[in-house]
Amino acid sequence: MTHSSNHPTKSDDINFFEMVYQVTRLIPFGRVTNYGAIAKYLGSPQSSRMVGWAMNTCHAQNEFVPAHRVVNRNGLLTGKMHFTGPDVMQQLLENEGIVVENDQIASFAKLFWDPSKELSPITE
DNA sequence: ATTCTGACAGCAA
DNA sequence: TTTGCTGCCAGAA
Repeated sequence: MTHSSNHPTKSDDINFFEMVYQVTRLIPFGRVTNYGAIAKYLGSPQSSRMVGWAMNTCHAQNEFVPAHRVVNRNGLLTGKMHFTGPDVMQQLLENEGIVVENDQIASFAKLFWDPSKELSPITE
């Protein structure tokens, strides 16, 4: 158990991705968070890239995952190219009253929603 | 099996 | 301020 996993079961992986989806679904309407914040909340502060991977396949989920509410640490819409269209992510955000300028969320600090502060310490 | 590439983030120059 | 390197680790080639 010293290595990343002696028996890397798929359930473990699915569990991590699943937890990412669950946290993402808890982001309030009109609010946003970033990849690192989700990773940190899940106990893997240096696995922000994995959160991105999870978002990459979130479309396969039965339950809707508001991936548009997840941006990078600077409030930049770094994942916009992975939506059905180049401006879909921005549209979805604007539909929630969020202002986007040059692929960046306006008043990001104010709209930022930190799961580590808003949620109880890992209740999955 | 091995290498490469990310929807990231932190830090050193 | 900007660029580059590194850690992270799951998939694709």
